[in-house]
Amino acid sequence: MPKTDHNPVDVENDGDFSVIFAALGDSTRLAIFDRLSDGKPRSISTLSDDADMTRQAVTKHLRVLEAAGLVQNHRVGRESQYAFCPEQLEQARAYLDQVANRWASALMRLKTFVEGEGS
Amino acid sequence: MPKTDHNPVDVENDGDFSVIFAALGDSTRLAIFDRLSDGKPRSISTLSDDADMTRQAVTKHLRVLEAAGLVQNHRVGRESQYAFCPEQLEQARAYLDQVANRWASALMRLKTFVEGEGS
DNA sequence: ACATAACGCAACCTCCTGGTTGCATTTAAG
DNA sequence: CTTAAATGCAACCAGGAGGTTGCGTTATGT
Repeated sequence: MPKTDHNPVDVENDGDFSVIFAALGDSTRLAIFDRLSDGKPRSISTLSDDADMTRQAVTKHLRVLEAAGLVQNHRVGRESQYAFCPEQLEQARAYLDQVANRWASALMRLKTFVEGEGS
Repeated sequence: MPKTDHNPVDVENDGDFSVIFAALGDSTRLAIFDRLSDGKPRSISTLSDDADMTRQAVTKHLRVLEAAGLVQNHRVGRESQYAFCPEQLEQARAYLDQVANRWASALMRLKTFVEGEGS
């Protein structure tokens, strides 16, 4: 019986950071992700209570977050609990740091160049 | 003039980080942003040369990046130069740091709680 | 002056996304 | 056992995103 679930480990995010950002690039999903960052896993129904949309819509958003590796799901009893997953967040942070550092270095080079010209 | 609707300098991103992430959530746009992080402004045509799409498509992507405040545009002669703009990047980094810190704190609390229970 | 490079605008197209509804299934509760 | 809760699945829909083409306009260069 290979069809238990759709594979939970389909996180093939090798350097494709746009997938992570795209997952966070929706206010509903960002709110969910933000909410889960307190570490407490929550069921779909719980997450749907405050959202002004259908449970199915929330489910779809959770699937997107899960596919991006930002969130983990595990079924307990009749409810499926979604929990914060920090790995991809770290990836995104590291990438943004890298870009910021590249920009800072460029600024430094430009600054020293201008100073050299002005002497 | 209350019409700041699609103003070019529409960086009214007050806490709405999803706009920034959405702008970065496309591989083409992320590539452009990444490329501009070396500080050198580039014209639309220059940016379109390597992209396997039309200049108009690149233009649209640049407008999205500009609307998110990730990039700045200023016309020089007949070409419009797009340049890296670090402010919103810093906002995004700060937000991800905040989420990561919230998660870290939650882990800490959980750890001390479990240790307290185990004694 | 004239050709051309760089760009803007607008119309158009396709496909994916965000969202809904209806119904079936599994699990907990009384 | 029967009922209600929590979820899954599939079909469906409107709108927006990504992309193209055509044409007009403004600078540049020779």
